[in-house]
Amino acid sequence: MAAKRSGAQSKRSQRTGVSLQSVQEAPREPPLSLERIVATAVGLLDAEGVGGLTMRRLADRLGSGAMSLYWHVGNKEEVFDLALDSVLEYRAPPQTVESQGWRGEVVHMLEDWRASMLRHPWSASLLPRRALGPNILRRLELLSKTLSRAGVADADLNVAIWSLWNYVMGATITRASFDLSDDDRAAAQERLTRLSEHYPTIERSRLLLDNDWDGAFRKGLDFLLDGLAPR
Amino acid sequence: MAAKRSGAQSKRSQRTGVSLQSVQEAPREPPLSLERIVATAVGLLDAEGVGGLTMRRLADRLGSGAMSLYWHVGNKEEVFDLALDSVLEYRAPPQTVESQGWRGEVVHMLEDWRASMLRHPWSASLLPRRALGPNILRRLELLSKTLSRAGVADADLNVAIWSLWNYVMGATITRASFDLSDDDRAAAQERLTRLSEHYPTIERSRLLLDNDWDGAFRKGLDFLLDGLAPR
DNA sequence: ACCTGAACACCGTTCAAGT
DNA sequence: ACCTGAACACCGTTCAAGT
Repeated sequence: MAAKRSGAQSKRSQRTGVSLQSVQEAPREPPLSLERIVATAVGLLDAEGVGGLTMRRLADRLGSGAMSLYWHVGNKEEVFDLALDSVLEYRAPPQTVESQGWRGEVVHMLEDWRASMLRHPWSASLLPRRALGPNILRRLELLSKTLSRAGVADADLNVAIWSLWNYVMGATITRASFDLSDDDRAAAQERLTRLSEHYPTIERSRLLLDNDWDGAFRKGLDFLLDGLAPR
Repeated sequence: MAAKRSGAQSKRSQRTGVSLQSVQEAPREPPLSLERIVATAVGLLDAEGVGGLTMRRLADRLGSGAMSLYWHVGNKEEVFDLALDSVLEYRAPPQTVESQGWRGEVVHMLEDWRASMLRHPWSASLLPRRALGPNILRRLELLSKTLSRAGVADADLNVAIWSLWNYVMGATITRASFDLSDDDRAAAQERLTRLSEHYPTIERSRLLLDNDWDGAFRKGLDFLLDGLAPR
């Protein structure tokens, strides 16, 4: 039933036949595959957020019955895991970056990580609660290797990585959720102004409206790296 | 129907009458109230996690029909908001802390914040996606005031606060989710060992097993504060 | 090997109704 | 003012069955 009325495509095909339809939509749904499922899940998550991903709606977008998904995938959790990891693939930076020294490399890696997550605002808050997929492990390995080569002692390595991880995750999760609700944020600052006897300091600094997320991210990251840098 | 079979209490009351029952359980369900709803929601969240909070189950625990909740509360979202803020009440520290100077105060405030969230592991990952309730605003105001008094320039205040916020949130969310899945984590490190050609560095440092979360948190925080401290 | 619909045990919430 | 059950439009997933 869900499959039968799956979107504009089936309606259209009854009226216009195959040739016109093939311009507007895939001429026939290609067979289900893990790649197609994951890619469509990412699209659905981008469009509707975490709450919008439903096995039934996902199947709908794929032009299949809801239960067909379960042949390719164990359950909904797995869809999340795969969508998340697929979004975090790391493409090696151009050579120019590598010649900047370890600190430039680390900054590049972490800014790229953050940017990848911000391109898919659902991903950041999902990441800490899911298994670490191969793309995430690859990023951690690369970060670890770079720090190690730069001279961070083995005993300090885990502290360094977790500090950076924590900071990047916190920054990205916060930014992604604040982004989703600009209006709410403005309304909240409004409310602050009305309650300014209670919260004079953050009202004065307009904390909730400050918009230089990228600059703030970079500054805090620099402070961390100052501390973590091998003497 | 849900209300009728709400837990041990109703079974028991049929057999033992009022007097014994009043020792074991509330003699009669007190009337619904926002306080009781929020407190019960926190208990349910502590016991079952975010996914375990259901309007129907919450009503069950309260001995009421599911729909009764909607007289006190607009919707489920509001239950989350209220439960979250209720868990983040800040009790002022003893005098001894205040005499430590601004840095000791800030560390105390942030460690208390983190500890409050870790006592309710569902809270940290929820916080960034919800409205900022009065208890959260109070903590931000206090932090802001302390930094300002310590000499942080107004222009640097927001960067300082967001850096600390990001770090604390990231650290707490990560710690809370890793805590929930010790077995998974061990299994993941197992897997790393099997794949050690791909991830030699993080395999060697046993990144996923490192357990000194508190120490690592403190160190990263110190680095941030070094950078943020007014010269 | 791959896909399907019916069915089950759940959800949040609207509504009209009870006291 | 406060609480209720029936009902609606959803969920994820099992299962037995189709090709």
